[in-house]
Amino acid sequence: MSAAPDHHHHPASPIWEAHARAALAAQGSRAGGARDRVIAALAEQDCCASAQEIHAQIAATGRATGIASVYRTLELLHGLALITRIDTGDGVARFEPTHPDGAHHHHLVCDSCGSVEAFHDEALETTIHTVADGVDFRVDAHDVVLRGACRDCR
Amino acid sequence: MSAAPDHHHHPASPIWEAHARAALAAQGSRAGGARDRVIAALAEQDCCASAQEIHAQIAATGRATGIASVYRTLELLHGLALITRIDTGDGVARFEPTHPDGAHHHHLVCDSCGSVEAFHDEALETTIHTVADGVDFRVDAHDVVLRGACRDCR
DNA sequence: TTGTTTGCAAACCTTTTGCACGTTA
DNA sequence: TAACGTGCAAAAGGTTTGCAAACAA
Repeated sequence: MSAAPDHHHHPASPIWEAHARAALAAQGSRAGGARDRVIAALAEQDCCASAQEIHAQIAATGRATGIASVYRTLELLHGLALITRIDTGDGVARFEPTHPDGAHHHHLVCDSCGSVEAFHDEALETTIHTVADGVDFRVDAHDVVLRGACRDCR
Repeated sequence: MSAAPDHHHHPASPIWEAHARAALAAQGSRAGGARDRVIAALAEQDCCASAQEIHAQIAATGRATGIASVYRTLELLHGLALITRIDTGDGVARFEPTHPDGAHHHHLVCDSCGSVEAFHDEALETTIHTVADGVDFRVDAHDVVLRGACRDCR
């Protein structure tokens, strides 16, 4: 059993998008244009994206959106656990949709070119849960980042 | 076999300090005051510390040091793999001495109060190495961060 | 109408860089 | 002396916040 590149990762995720909108509505949020666009951009994301990347991605569709609204929406979604925050080590926060079914992956970060790839490994999940149970701490989430050199930079 | 809080973590580390100075000398660096103070501060660290924290720690000893020198020293040490960079998710980089014998630990981060604790688990190390071997990527390092609520905030 | 959302601009913080001065070998 | 190290101040990002205008319910 070995780690596989997560090539069946969440391509576009209409499921998540509907889930996120429902959660926001249930929580009493109003439907605003900027927020909608951020959610749509996140749903299109394969892997993690930074606030600036999401901002640019929205701008590319022609509908200008204030960067502050992007940050505020990310904060809101993160507070509701609808997105997961990833730190790849370059000092910028990245986010990706949190799968409603609990599926998630971890990240390989290339120290040379900065590229980020996803991978998933069941044995790793199992071990982490065992570790989490043995610690005097309530563990809600976990992140694993493997650093090194990618195929191209190696 | 379960994860244990890393209470036999590197208290103060004269071993690392000597190792670091030797590595710098071998590499042709000169002994400057600011650099010395940063190394001494790191050696006193139990767990990870940010550049600002190290700067403050040095300032508390009465010997003022430019923040730029702190950053430059950290960059130098990190480039020589004498310190390890940790991202705990609050957007600031933290560093801790890299143990010459390869021993290392991972981190529990409290989302409420921001406190960071270290833990070590052999099974986790083993699993991560297995994962690293099964991936099309040259893995040089890994980070695991468990998030949740600490004893006090739980 | 009433409270929420948005965009802009300014503020903040961490980190990096240019440059002149001090220091080490 | 020549190369390197240091400190200051300015610059560069990324992220947050204050506020008034726009908007949804």
